[in-house]
Amino acid sequence: MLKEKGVNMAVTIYTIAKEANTSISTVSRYLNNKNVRPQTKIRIEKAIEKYHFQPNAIAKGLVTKSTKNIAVLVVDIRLPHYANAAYFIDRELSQKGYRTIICNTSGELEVCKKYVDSALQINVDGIIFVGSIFAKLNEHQDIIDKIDDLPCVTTNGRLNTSRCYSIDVDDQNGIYNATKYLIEKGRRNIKYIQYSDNLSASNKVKGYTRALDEHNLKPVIYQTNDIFNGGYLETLKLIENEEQLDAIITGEDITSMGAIRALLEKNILVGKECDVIGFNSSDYCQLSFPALTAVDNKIEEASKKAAHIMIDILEGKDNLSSLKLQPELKIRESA
Amino acid sequence: MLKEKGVNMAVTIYTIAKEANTSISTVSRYLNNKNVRPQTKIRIEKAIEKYHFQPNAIAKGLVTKSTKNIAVLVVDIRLPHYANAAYFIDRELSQKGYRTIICNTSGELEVCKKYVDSALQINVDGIIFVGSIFAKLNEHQDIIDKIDDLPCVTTNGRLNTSRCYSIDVDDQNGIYNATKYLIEKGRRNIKYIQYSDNLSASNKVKGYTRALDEHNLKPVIYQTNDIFNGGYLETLKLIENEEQLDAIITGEDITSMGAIRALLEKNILVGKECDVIGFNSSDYCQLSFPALTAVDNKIEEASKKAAHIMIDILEGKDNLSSLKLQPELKIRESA
DNA sequence: CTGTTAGCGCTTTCAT
DNA sequence: ATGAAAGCGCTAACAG
Repeated sequence: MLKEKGVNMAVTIYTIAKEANTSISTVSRYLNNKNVRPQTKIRIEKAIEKYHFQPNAIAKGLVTKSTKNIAVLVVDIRLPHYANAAYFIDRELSQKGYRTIICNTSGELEVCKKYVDSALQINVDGIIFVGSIFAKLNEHQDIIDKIDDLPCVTTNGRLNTSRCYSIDVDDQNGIYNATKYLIEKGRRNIKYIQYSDNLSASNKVKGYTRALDEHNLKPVIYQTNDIFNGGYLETLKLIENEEQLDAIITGEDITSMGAIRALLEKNILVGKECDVIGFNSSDYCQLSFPALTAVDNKIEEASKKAAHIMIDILEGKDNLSSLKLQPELKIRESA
Repeated sequence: MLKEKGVNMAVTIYTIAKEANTSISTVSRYLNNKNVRPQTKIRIEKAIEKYHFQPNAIAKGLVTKSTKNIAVLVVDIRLPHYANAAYFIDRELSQKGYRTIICNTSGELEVCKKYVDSALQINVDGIIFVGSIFAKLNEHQDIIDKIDDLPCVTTNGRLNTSRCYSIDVDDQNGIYNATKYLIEKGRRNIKYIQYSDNLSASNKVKGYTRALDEHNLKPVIYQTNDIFNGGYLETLKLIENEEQLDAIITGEDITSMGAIRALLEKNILVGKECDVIGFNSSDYCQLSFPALTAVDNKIEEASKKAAHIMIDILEGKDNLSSLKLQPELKIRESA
């Protein structure tokens, strides 16, 4: 800040132009790596140095219509899945000079609306929606209209807008293969604990029931809406209610960790008397004992791809297309 | 967007003014809740409705110098501590109409610099630094100069700038009390696993050694830089190296979870033969078996307070002051 | 290669 | 209560 007449004066390209004895356009050109004569370049650099000049991205955004800001909508950054997604997306974006604005929506419609409006008001260049829950925005035409011509990328749930691409992970197949693995191992009483009831959650259930159906086994599904305690509590119920139980599959690692805790508490040997398979294959899998076998749904890869597609859209690349990734069962000790 | 001559035309206050048959100043006044005659108010509202008008916050920011954006610098959003902090800060800020821009710095100086510059360029209203690691920015006068007159709030590490406030949690005392608890329980061979080497980490170590010193016990510290596997690996070493071992304290819940895993693997009864105490008291504590006893360092409270102080600074409140919170030992099953 | 000028969409005097 | 006009800091023709 310059002090002039006792007031803080912002350092702008005018300040630099004056000091470097040139015009603001030349300074602007220098800032945007366009051709500037070496001599003037040096003078400009000195001036910038002297005043600690930072170009004002707001003003730039106003004229270029690009703020280099990308909004990332997640349900809850506290959950490892979203935290990881946000991390990898941010890393890719910031490497390419974009900024990430993370929005915690709690999955609630009103909050989503608020953040979409907010994103629009600050002219984000695009929005990345992480999680199948955002597919329900399709039912709200007012929102869809608003973002119709905005570059959007979704993971696990496409939006009906003109410029939306999606990175999908085949959740159903992931759970299907995990279930088949258990069946082939000889398990016959495989129960499922479902958390939440979004698109992704129900796809997982489908994979589970499909595998059981193929072997004429009966699906048993317990539900919870408590991400941290649900696995534990439902497993306790399961142990109490079900006469037969030799495996538990869940839609999240965390739920599985709770399940393991409940089994151990009841002196049931995990991985021997009862198998447990989680979903995500997060870093926490190796912290549980026994280590959690889990479906790896490729969060890192999916998140990076989501970021890359967004960048490609913004850089005007064509030949873009949505993508479907296949999960992979990571076998550890619990199954 | 309006279509005019085949080009997308932005809907601006001009569009609204024309439609409502008034001037842009009046529209602007309406937008900022200033006095407008009821009749014109209605016409403006209809126009806004008709065109789905969203005021451009970028343009507003250019003139008001306030973007309502707050940058939040963390080390790594994937770690529960930072994820929680970011979550609670964001919730408080967004309730008050601010936006949160989360920046993952990996704790590296160059990345910090980059994000600080970026924050300055987009005219954030303030920066919140989460984690003691940012205290090392004090050694870099160029950075301090840049943000000297920008509202800043830090958690666990003050910056030497004119408008910086800090929310500190007494890490040292937290670990001190945990250690004392173990000593009073009769433990005599209490080891410590330290992760990372920032201010906060060394404060914790101080608390540990202080408590042991008071009882003439010998401190034994193992170090790791691997947040997810460190606890496990160092505990294995501990078991191998130390003839005596009846308790382990760590600076993070995650490290403790790894320690528990290692102990169980070696058939050591956790909570009986060997106690374990973690730090954070995160949701994961109740997922481990036995449930992890841990120092609750009040992340939620600290984060909320950090956000509130930031808001208070921005709203021009005075009588602001930094704050020190006391942690609290949450006893569960592992100690 | 460089300077002049006209906006970007908004707020804010200053008149009326 | 309202309108006209200036200006926030920058980019992008345009002319040289």
